[in-house]
Amino acid sequence: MAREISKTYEPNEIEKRWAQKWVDDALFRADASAPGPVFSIIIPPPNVTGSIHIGHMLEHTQIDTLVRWHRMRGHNTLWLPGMDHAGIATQVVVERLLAAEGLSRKQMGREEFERRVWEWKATSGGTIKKQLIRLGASCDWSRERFTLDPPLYRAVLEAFLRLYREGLIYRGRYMVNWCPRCMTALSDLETVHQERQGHLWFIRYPVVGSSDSIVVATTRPETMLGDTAVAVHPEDDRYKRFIGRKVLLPLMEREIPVIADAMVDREFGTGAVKVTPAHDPNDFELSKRHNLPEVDILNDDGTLTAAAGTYAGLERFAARKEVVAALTAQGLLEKTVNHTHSVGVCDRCKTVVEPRVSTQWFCKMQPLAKEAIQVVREGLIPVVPENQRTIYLNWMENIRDWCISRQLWWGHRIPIWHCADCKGMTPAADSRVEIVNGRAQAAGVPKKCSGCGSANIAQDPDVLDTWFSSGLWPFSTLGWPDETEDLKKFYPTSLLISGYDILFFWDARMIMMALHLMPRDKIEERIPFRALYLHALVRDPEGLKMSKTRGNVVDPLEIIEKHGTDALRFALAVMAAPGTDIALSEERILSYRAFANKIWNATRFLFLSIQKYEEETSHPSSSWLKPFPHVGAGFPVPDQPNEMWNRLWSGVDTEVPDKWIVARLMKTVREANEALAEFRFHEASQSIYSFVWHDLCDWYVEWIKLQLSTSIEPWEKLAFIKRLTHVFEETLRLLHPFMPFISEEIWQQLPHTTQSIAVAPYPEFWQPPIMYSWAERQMAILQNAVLVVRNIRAEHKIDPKRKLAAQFKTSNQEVLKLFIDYKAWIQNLGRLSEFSPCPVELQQDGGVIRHTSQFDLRIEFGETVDLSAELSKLRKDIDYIAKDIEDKRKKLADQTFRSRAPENVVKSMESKLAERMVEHQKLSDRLRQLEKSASA
RNA sequence: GGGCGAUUAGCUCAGUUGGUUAGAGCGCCCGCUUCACACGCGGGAGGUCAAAGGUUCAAGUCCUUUAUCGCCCA
Repeated sequence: MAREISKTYEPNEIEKRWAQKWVDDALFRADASAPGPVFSIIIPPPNVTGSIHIGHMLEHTQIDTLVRWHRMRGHNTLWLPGMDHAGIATQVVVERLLAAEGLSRKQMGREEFERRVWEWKATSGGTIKKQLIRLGASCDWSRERFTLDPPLYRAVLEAFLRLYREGLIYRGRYMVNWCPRCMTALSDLETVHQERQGHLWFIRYPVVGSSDSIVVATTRPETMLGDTAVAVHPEDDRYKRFIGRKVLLPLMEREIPVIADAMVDREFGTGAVKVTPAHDPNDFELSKRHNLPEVDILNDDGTLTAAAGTYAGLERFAARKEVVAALTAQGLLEKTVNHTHSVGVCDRCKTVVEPRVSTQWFCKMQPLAKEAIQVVREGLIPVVPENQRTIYLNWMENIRDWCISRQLWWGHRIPIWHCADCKGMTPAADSRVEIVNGRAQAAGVPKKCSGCGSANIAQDPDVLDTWFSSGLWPFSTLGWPDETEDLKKFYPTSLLISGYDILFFWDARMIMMALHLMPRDKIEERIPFRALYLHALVRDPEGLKMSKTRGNVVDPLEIIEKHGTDALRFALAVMAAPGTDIALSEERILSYRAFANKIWNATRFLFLSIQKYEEETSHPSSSWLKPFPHVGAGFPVPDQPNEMWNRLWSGVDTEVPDKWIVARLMKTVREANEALAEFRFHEASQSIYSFVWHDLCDWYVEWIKLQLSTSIEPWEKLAFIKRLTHVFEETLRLLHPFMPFISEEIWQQLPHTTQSIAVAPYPEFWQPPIMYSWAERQMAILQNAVLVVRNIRAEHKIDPKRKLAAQFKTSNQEVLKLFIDYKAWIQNLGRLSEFSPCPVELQQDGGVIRHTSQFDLRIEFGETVDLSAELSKLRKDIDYIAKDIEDKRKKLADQTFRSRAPENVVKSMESKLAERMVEHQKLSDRLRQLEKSASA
């Protein structure tokens, strides 16, 4: 078997090749008829507005890591991909494109406009799919869905009609947030509040029939044109005498009443407020209580209506200037002060929204919230990290009705027909969908008004909030309202991974919709997902939010081109501690590219060794390098390694480092599996990182190197090569969910049985026999000896090329045996010419001595050492140990500690103290000895 | 105003149920072209865990207060 591996790691070509091959081989297709445990997850559908950003990258990395992990563990795994039509966002993008051509949607008409949006969708949707494939996202592309696909359109109609018939969806004239740029109503969630520096204008309203006046304060002076009252607090002595009288509204010359309402905040401004029922939520409430008229002064586009008198047609902010100027001219502007206040802006385009009374469709939320609270409170849907659970419950308990209609052309059109004669509403007959001009629309079109029978009916022009269809995504994608095989098999989905920023927008609404709409008896079968994991947000290296205006946006595709998907994925995984945002820097990504490079080069060593052996023996590796038994899951009986494993790892020639690496690998396997089960990506990845680099490469490969160079018999070498190959194979499978590409690339060149590493079994923990734990302790002693030698060499700046002799002394028989058995290895790693036991006390002269609790070690210099440096180091160590001994003694002398602390804590402290005292004794003896020779 | 959180090494962050000498990556210092890897090897320095108080035999970890900084909702 020829193994080609280039000298340096170049991820680009490897990754592109495998990404495509995985798709071509349809490796990730789920089978609804397959038996066994199921793991299913839906993608949080990316918007068709653009391309994948770093937030998607994090999300898809985490999903893909879990999906690959479950798939490798033999679960029937489905990751269902798809995209979201993103109503406002997409319409904004396409309108911008049209504007560049000098066109507007109004000019071209609804049908033509929709055609253009579909064109756009085809291009950008294709880009996103390509990018997802490039990321290695192991989705089942045969089940790809789009929110405007006919089956999903039908699900939206079904959901709407059911909620409408149940009275949970209603239409009415209420205060909504209006974006004058997007020219649509928004939900509360789509309106974000920003602190802004503004002004507070104090305006004088003359009291009719007197020389008195009332001064009101406002942040939006132009709204005075729509005032229909002035309100004061009933207990406010400053204004009591005006209640029931009238004031003359300046500029409009309209007489409006002074009313009393306890809602008025006496502390704000002057304590008297203007009342604009059509343009302020509080005033709207007030007007209902006092039967005040509404004067609507705003058009859809933010210009003023005819009701604004001479200001009609002006844009709202221009009108503000004019109004202020006119009031100033008339001497009615009392004063202007700077005022910081919270301004609602459109989440999408950041235009200041206007509160406005408007006829819209709403969804009643409280009845739906009831069970949505229950499933989270009772833990049917565990929320990770847990603090988000509180945030969810807090929001859900204070939920308000949801404005679901949008004055857009891109989306699911509301299936209600309005009668021009009786104003009655007739819903579509049913949720059937027909395809007209390649696009889905309601098929159950009513012929006449259900109220008066008139044929003069027309469909509601509005479309639904995009999140309405997103709320159905976990079941609409699986075929609901039909009881399909997919729905039966894969619903409820196993898990939802989303950003915490869309907890209310999406996650909460899916829970509400699913609980209400899914036709299952048990509540635990109706939930949309069995767990909710909220990932963090990716920020720039300074921890700032990435935004185009700030110019600190990281393009994941650019990083991938430079450093590879694997490096980026690993960086994101390592940094993804639940609940903490990620400050991503290129530096950080580089260090995981270095990790990939390390794996690559360790592999080179393995491949070169195999090749060398083939050349020496003229035996092609295909004849002796066969697939290995899988540790753990692969064993026929869980704790019974099979024959082949026994030959490899339990034979007489199995040495301490061999057993040790198996024990270390198994610990890592356990840590990775346990961490992944609880979404602790950072722990799993760090654990693997540390094993690969600091156990496998730093020590085990070095051990094998020595064995290969000193073994004489080919069969000896063969055993070591096989062992190393086995560890690599197991490690690559362990790594695969985190670094899918490099692991596949290398694994394919090792003996294997499955078509791809992606469908090979994931390593499972298996408790090695007790000798392996002993090997861990023994290895620690050997490593310590090497570390002591290296430390002395470095501290005394000894030329690395220079070989030195060393002696050791120990009273511990196990240590003595180990040092004799592994003499060659310690010499090799410590660059020693000799490492031998010394029967008498180690000689200070001409060398340096170090003490540990298990052995003393001396390195021969043959020349004078820097005594003062040695002395100060010794004193420092002694001080430290003395303090530790004192602490422990005090502790152990404390009777309350002895009686209340668990036995094992007391015991371990006692043995540690004993060890410390030995060390202290040795160091003190040596200090005296050194001081003597220093003064001599 | 209501809610959630953060404060640990120069930087970015880990630290599960309280229990040996609090860890990692990067950065820093010293030495190395050692036959897989300079995207590397070897060694090292660096922390009164924001402050105060409390619970406990024992606190980075639990409780209270304070300070500073975030985020969400209204």
